[in-house]
Amino acid sequence: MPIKEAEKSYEHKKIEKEIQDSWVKNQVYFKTNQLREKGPKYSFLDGPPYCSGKIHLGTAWNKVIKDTFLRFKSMKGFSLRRQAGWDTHGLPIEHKVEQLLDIKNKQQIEEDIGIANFVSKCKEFALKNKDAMTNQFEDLGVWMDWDKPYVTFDPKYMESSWWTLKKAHEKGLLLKDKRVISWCPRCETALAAAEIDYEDKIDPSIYVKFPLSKPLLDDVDNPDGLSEYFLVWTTTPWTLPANLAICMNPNFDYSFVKFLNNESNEFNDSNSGNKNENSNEGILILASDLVESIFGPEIKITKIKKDTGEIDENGKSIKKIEEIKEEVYEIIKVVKGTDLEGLSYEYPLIDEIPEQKKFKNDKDKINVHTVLPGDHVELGEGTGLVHTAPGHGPDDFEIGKQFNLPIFCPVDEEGNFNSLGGKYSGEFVKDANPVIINDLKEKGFLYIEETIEHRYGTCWRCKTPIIYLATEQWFLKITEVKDKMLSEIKKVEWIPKWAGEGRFHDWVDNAKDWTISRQRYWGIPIPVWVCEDCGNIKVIGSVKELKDNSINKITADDEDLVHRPYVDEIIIKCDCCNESNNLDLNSQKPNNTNKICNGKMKRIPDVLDVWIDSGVAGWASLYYPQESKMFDEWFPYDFITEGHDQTRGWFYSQLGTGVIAFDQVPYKKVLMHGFVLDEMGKKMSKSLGNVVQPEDVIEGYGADVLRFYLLWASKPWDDLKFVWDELNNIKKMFNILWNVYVFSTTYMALDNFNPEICDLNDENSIILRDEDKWIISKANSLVKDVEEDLNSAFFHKATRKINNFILEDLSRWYVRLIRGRTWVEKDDPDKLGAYYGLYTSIEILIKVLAPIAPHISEKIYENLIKGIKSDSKLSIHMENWDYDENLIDSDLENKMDIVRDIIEASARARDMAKYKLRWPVNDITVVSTDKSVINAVNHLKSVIKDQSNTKQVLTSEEFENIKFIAKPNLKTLGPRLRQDMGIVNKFLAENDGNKIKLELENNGKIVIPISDNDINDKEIELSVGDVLFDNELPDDIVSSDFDGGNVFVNTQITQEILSEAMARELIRRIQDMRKDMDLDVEANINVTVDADKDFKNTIFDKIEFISNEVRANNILFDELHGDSLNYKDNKYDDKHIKEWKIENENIILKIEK
RNA sequence: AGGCCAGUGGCUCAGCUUGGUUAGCGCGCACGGCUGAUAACCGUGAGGUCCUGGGUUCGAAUCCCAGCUGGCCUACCA
Repeated sequence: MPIKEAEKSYEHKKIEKEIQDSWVKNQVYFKTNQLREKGPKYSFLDGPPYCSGKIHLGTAWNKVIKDTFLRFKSMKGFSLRRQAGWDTHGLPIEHKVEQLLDIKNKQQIEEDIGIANFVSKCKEFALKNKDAMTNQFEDLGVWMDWDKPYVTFDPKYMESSWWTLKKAHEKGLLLKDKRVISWCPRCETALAAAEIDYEDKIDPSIYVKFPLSKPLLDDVDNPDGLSEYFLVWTTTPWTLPANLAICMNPNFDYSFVKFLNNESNEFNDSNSGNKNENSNEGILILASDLVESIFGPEIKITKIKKDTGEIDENGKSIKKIEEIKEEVYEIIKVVKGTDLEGLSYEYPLIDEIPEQKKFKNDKDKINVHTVLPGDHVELGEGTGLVHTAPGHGPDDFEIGKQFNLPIFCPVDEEGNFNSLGGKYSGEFVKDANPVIINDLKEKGFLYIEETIEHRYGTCWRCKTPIIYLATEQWFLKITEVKDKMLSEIKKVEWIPKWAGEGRFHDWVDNAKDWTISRQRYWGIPIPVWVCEDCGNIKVIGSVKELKDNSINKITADDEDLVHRPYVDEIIIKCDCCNESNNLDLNSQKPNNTNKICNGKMKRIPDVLDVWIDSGVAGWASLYYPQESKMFDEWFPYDFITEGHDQTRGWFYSQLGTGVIAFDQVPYKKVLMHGFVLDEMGKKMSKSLGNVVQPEDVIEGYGADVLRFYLLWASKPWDDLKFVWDELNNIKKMFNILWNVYVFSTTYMALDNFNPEICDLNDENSIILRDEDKWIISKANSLVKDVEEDLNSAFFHKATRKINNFILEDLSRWYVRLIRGRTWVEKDDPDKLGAYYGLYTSIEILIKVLAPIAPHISEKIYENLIKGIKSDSKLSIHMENWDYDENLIDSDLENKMDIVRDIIEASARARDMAKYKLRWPVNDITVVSTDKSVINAVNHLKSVIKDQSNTKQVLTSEEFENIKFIAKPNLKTLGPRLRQDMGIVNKFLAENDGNKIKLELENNGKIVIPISDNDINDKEIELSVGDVLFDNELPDDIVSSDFDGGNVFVNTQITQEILSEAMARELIRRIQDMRKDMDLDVEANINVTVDADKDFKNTIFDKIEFISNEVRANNILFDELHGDSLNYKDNKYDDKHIKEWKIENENIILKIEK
């Protein structure tokens, strides 16, 4: 099939649809993979997007990076694994389904809807979303295994995560423990650190007075016997019912503060709040460094305007300002933190919380209601005395364990006080805040009440503020494998480097044990069965193992069986004593007998944190260990890439589970990419309403433009500001590429061009000019450079280079250089050379572009290459990525750069002289002392001649025709010569500047004799710096400089030049009319010219040239003047006959087909 | 509070790894040109304290330190 003439305009929608359809129809993706099957393996793992239902620009960017990189690797000959993945479990979908079914809490799920029903709805929802998102990714032209992705609810996938947990158990890294964890009271489940979002919230901020049980001050310090209080700050009053201690930092100083004057004792203005009336009675103890920030300066200065009794000239009384200094409070005593250790206090809510009385009287719990040391106490906020409730804070919990405090947590899973909550039983914790505050106030223990705006953790899905609760949860002991994790990070190649060395390292370094249990439904059930009798536990590692161990008859199919509620029903017989490796270190009832207990084992009801789901993707997607062939081939992965939010997410979860399961990190190279922000640099979010949908961009600009833009707009690891306007630039670039393609096919189709009929060794067949060799060299250089960039994931550099090649090298330069050659009719070897250069460079270009813009490159390939070249492939994406080092001629590339500069300089010079480019000039002279410039000019002289429209190109080290005019440098001479300046002025003006310059250059000075009759003869000596030179060119010479020299253009008009100029003026107008008449490029015409005799004579010997250029059969000169109007009215419209003005000449042209 | 990243004409961004031309591209703006790639294209021009302040150096947009602003992440915000 020959090359067809391309459609005139670039219609992205039509093209992309057509190409995507043809990929499907011809199974191009499958065949491309098949083609590379034997190649070296390059393994990639897709970070599974969550099945939220819609992709956003960030997910689009993520997949575009992956797709581009993988298409490139495929063209490089690698055999790839590019399975798509889907994260399907977890709370976000449960929430959506809850909304759909109008469910408010867990009770409704379990009792009204039923777990089975709920779970199946979740699955249905996930599937629906997955399909919708798949379509969106396909619209972007992303090539992945969409028809066989890994899906986290697939039983074969899930059992890999079971196996991983079993592995953790075997290594002693799985444990159940009572700890304080983040809890969402709405979802009624534990949350991992990665599931907490931080938002600004307003909360109460109260200072509470805890009275000392025994006074510390003696009569001297405290003669009035005022009560002493520890001043404690909290923003969570609801945790006060669980208060069991106060923590201080042993390294701090603590002050005893006594207020001197009740009236003036006001809170620091910036902190002013609602002060309790009783608040100042007594002595407050707090960290010394915080006294001033809370109470303000010790001495208060009040300025008062006082009447002096005198009256000023306006009759107004004169006032003066008086300062009243008042001592507000007094620091009676300062002690070390350690001095406070062990002091006991009276718990303020002792009457409200009966349980607290029991703790107080418990002889084993001697530390209850005392001051304890804690390094976590800081001076940033608060009072340096920290309210400690071991049931409600991770730090408090640690202190509680260390000092044997009860882990008291009177709050249930819904966030309500339970029966142990005494007076507050049944109350939701946040609602109890004002009640508790009021109780404190009434009892005189509230010092101050105000509010504070601070960042507070919320549930990542429902945004409910989290609370800390002490609950029994399952953990992976990350703290035990942390060192290994840290050393594994170092083995990974991170792009950028700081992603691994800084950010990720720090996150892992601070990691705590991983809470993996969730009290929910739609997730991977934790495969732990516990014996009801002996407490022994068993971790099931596969479906088969489950079936083998089950004493139930199993009717559910695997998909249902592995999910709740079906798996909950499976009962396993306890065989604790047969398998010693199943001994549970955490078991409440250690099993030390030898008999088999035969008890019933039931599954714990929890499901897994979804981060485990995706964390195990590396082997679960390969169905390891149930299958091992793929695993052996592909694991670990050569490359993954995700956004920087995945530092705490997927990068971490894979590392953790990888180290637990295999003692290694499952990936070798990571590109951490940025986020897509809006035009203002703000994160896109639904609440801000600034979200841009990828489909809208595709609609307006096309997938290729979007892809190119995303890779071009910023460095991959920086955040990307999405600016609509910038898409236009990319669109323009694609348009220009398309125009070049259209231009090429117009002529190639006309001439039935085929590059394979050209014999490059036969000059009768084809002649490659320097510019042809140049563009081919440039194209090969492009491949080489872009390859380097893509290998390093420098997509922004790759796209810039491609952009530059298309616009600068190909469109603005090469096409311009060859344009004249394409207009030749016969089978000219020189024309074929231009075709060849154009064809080859486009062929190379679209291959480079293919991974980034797979549609347009395929479209061009289909017409230009496929079926034309004998070694062409079914698709451009099956082509090999390569370049020919032998065709790269960097010397030629450099020369062309110089020549291009020169041509642009000459165009500039003509422009300044208003001398049209269309008019030829006799000569231009390139002046330079740089040999490489002269070489370049000599080498590419024909290019300059052609583009500068000149008869000759001369070179010189100096321009002979230049006339220099010498001027005095007033700056240096003025002060020196004073009245003698006139003499110098005169001398320089009267003498030949060129001679002066020469003399200065040769001798370094000139001497001006002064003949003065009165005084002795003297001389004035001028050195190089004293004389400045202006250039003066002859009238018809114009010049402009370029990097490396000057260009002088001779604009003298000779008869020959005029003749040619006029011919070209005529040609331009005839062409204009051809176009206006919408004539075919090939159509021949008859031209009649009406002009006066002079004009006719001027162009007479150019008739043949003109005819050639405009495809005229003949050109007649005729008198049309008299009846031109008749022509217009009768036979011809104004397209066929037109009056023109060329210079001062009126000319009428008639064109006939 | 800590960590990381960024700050370059009106706007989006390169350049920084490896210090060395007159700091560059594109958009926009102004002026001009071209007219068989043409709902395009080309040229010229104006426009910059390279966030601020120190330091290293012969020389800093680039390296170091401190600060400011913005973004993200993290935290035991009691």
